[in-house]
Amino acid sequence: MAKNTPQAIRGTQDIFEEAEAFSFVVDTFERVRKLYRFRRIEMPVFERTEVFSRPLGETTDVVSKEMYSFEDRGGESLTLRPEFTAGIARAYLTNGWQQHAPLKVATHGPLFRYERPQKGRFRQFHQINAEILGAADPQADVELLAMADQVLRELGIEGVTLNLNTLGDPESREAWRAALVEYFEAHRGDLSEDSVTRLEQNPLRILDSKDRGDMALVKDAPTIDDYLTDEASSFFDSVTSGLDAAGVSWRRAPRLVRGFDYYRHTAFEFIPDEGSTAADALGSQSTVLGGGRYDGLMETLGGAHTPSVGWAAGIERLAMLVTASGKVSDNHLDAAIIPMTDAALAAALDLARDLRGQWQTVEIFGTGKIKRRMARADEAGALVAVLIGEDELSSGEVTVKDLHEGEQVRTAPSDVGDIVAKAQNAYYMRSWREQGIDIPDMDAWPDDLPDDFFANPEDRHRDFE
RNA sequence: GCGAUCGUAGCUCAGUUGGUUAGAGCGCCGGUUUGUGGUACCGGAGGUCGGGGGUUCGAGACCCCUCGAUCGCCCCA
Repeated sequence: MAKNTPQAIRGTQDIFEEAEAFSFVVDTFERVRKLYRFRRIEMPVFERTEVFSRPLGETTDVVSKEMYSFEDRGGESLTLRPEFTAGIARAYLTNGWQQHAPLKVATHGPLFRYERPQKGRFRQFHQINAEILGAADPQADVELLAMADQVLRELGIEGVTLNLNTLGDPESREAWRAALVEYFEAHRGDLSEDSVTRLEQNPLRILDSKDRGDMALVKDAPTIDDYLTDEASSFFDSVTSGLDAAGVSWRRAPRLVRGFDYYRHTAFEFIPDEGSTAADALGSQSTVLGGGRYDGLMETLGGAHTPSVGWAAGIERLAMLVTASGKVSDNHLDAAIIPMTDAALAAALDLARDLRGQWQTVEIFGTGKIKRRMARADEAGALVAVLIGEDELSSGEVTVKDLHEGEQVRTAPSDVGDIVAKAQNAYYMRSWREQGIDIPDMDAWPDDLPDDFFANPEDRHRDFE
């Protein structure tokens, strides 16, 4: 470690190797969110502390221990956002977004929690997020979940299923809570020390205790089904039948809960199946994507009753799974341009501009010995190397070498684009073959393509993606 | 906030019961090769051993403090 270099802040991460997977997650989310017409919103990274503290109420730990709060120069307490929902709710109220209700919004970015870093937990982390605001109808839950399901499928993540529960309306929830307290009170002596304090502070949380003894008790604890009102029950039925109709597979998770009072009805988490590759990568307890209905949130911020649902998913965690699935695009290099003398640099820059204009990836290797430049082109996985030296300059040509076949030709710079395109074809054919993908009959292609197919480089790029 | 383990070259690590100028592999730069990818061989650069203090004739190693990392617990919006 350099002695005079400042260190990064604890719990922050500099993402390098994983960044391509990270970007793939965000791009996929953006693409899918448009299919469902969720509107993109951008939110401030910090808010008045009360925006986040008021919805949480009296819970001491989260507010006092887990929030990244500080005073600004005016003495105002500010907090780096620990989640998206509260800030979005504040914006909904302060900007009069009620006029757009029901409003479907999506966003992503960094969040901050003052936590001890450990596996999969950082002080700055990143989430993708989707909300439907001002929608009391169970159809909103279904659409939101269908979108979440599609995001995961488009990411190529397998072995993760939707775990679903309902917390009912306030009446149902309160009755269930009372029954749980009564049940655990009767077994107080068998509860772990932590769960005894949970019994006082947040009894629902006993249901996801990690203590073995607690888990045994939890197995026989009352479930909410016996306490659901007719309204709450039919709401949940609508959600589940809607999911079935939408082709979203799910599993009932009667002990899945949310601790805070503003949650109502639907609560859900996408969790890796036991023994799946996703579970191996993250551990079977790790939630990949979670959310629920928070009908009671807006009131805590001084707004009118505004039923809403939302979910969030950790980008780092998804990126880990995506890396395992091998679906991330490799961003290979099409052409490495190698000017062999300083005089050739201008020609190299000119050709690079031309090729990049045709959506071909290009890098110029113009430093070090020629041998070294070639080696770098090879390491970068370039499909072709384009050599420009004194001979080429005097004849107005360039030398193009296919780095897989080893053959090279002298040609006019204007022909390089087509040569690279052919090399791209060969490249994709090779990679499909390696992946065991059925290769269509290439000979049939040129006749079927419109004459001007290659005239629009954007089309070509899209077709080969 | 509590607990455990760990910090040696850019990276992965070795370094004996405390003992002379702290090593290896990979990577980087150069040479054998004046305009061509690989391999091999040869050479080079690169460390106040996370930081501070202490014990000792002598500390990378032992003790204390501190910073950081990893993994748990609490918490999880």
